[in-house]
Amino acid sequence: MLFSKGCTYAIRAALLVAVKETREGRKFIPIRELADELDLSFHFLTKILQVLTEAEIMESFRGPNGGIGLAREANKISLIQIISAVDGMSLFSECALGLPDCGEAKPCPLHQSWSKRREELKRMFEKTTLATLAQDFSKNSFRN
Amino acid sequence: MLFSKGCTYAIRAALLVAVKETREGRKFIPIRELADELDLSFHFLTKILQVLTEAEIMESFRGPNGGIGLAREANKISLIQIISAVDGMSLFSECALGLPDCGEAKPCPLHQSWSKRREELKRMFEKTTLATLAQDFSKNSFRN
DNA sequence: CGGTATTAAGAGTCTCTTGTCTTAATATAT
DNA sequence: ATATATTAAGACAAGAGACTCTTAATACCG
Repeated sequence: MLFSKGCTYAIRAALLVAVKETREGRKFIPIRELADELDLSFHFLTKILQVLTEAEIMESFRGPNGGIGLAREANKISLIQIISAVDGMSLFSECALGLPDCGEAKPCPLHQSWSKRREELKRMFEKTTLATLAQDFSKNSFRN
Repeated sequence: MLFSKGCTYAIRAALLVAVKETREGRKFIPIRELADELDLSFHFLTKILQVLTEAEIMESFRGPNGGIGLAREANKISLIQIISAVDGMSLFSECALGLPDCGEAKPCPLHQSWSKRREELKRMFEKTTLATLAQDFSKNSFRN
């Protein structure tokens, strides 16, 4: 598993919010609605989305007509921001063999090839935004 | 974390065995010796290496002068074989968003970009063998 | 003001990974 | 045979990840 479960839930939920905001013109979507449509545990999703609001990626509002919404435009929220908030950046900085001091100075035997791929992956998640994904979403939803 | 801890230990140990076999001309290396040099728990490493012997990647021998050795030449053992035995191949087949039915037929919004990187990573681990790593090892050990 | 809808916070549970420890099996040497 | 060195196997424990549930805080509406 590349990401934790929580991280995949966060991405799915953020994407669904982005789609709903543009499609239905709503600002705040209740987490219960997201959990139902994504078939996820409401309480668990709530906790994960709290991380995104703390990271100022999303905004939340309590009470009737409350819910959660993007803190800025969908094309200003890249996947790396969500990944970083939920899972941290260790995937993109750590040695594949888990060696603590591996780096350019003291490379492990896998360092060259892995760090190259690692950077490519990172760049990919940096340039992919919720807006990018939302375009694809119109053709293929992820309730597959 | 790309791999489980056990998987990184397995790769480190297998590589050390490869190096020791060629450098010192020994056929079986005691696991205790590997655990000491790699600074890993002996019992845990033993359990992980059992997986590699079951997968016929390594061979073991009990009793005095016993230990563990490669089941074939180092250039015939690719990292993907070790990874597959310990962690399975799910990293190279699963959807980045964890969606069960994601694939060419029903792609999630990340499918195109991730499956491409996934394949590249897989090929990299297929073509990297213990012999490849052992070359690098002569310059930089991994007790860093 | 009181009821209701919603997120926030936090305790508690379940499961899987990681690691420890003990005992059994097996091979060697004397 | 007996002692010793080693892997094999399996029970057990600690920790983290993945949920579950309950209560509190907040906002709206009548």
